[in-house]
Amino acid sequence: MPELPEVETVRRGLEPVLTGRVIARADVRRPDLRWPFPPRMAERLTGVRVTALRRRSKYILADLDSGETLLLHLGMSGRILIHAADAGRAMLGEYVHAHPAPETHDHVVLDLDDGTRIVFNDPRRFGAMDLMPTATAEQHKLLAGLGPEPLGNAFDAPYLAGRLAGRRTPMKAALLDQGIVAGLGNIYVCEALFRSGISPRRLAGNLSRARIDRLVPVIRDVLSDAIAAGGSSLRDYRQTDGELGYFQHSFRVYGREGAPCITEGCGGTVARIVQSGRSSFYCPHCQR
DNA sequence: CTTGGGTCCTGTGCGC
DNA sequence: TGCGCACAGGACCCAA
Repeated sequence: MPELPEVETVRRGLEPVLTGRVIARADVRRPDLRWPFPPRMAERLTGVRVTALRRRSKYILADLDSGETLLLHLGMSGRILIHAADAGRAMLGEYVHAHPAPETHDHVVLDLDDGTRIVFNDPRRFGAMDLMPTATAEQHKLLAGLGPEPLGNAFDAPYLAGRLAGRRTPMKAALLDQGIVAGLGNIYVCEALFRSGISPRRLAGNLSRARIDRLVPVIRDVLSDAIAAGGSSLRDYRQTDGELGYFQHSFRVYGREGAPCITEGCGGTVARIVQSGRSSFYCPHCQR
């Protein structure tokens, strides 16, 4: 799935297109994704103006002038594509926008008042959409238990040390736990642990304070680097404009099983192990 | 409380 | 060419 950097890239792509626009038409083409859509979702989206686009963890939040906020999660395979209005036809004054017909996994299609079309496509349907009052958005069931944003001020070494203390779970699982820190996924946990020389198997409660001090800025750096690169393009993830992100070329361990460790003078080989059902890539020689 | 495992769903790439 | 299996960026829910 898109992890935090990919979701932030999508948010940045949507922001200039959606902010200030009115949703002229909402085509909700199935009753659910991972969960049922909220009642009357199409009606509640129609005729409302988008006032802001925010991100919390891997969720995109679109504030609406109806007093509600649209919550959007891309799951593992969710994509959002933006189709610009057909300029040629608009010039003729017809305001007929020749968008291509929806494809197989186009589940929700939003047509904006300027003719732009926003398409939510998600083959695996692990994604989600919901509507809630803007005033209580943070109390939404999916958001209430989230830990701090890794790029925010609340995520620091004392906080992380407190959350890891006494934990018998491997570091891999601890950093994937959205209640400890929100937004990391399989790729960026692997990359952050490699950059900080920590084994994904290291028990969270056994990590020294000095190493926690080092880990926190490394997490920030990995995510910042990835956002700057427009996220990672794997399989079907693309930016909203169809462009590919290119951070996947900067992976140091993810997907490199059997390849030599890139650490100067290490000489180790990248290994893949399975932890809580997910692949962990790491160098057993320089990650301890 | 924490922790591990199963589950949802479709698509792709590999070995045979 | 076809078939079955492993694997894929997430996260909820439940049992122990």
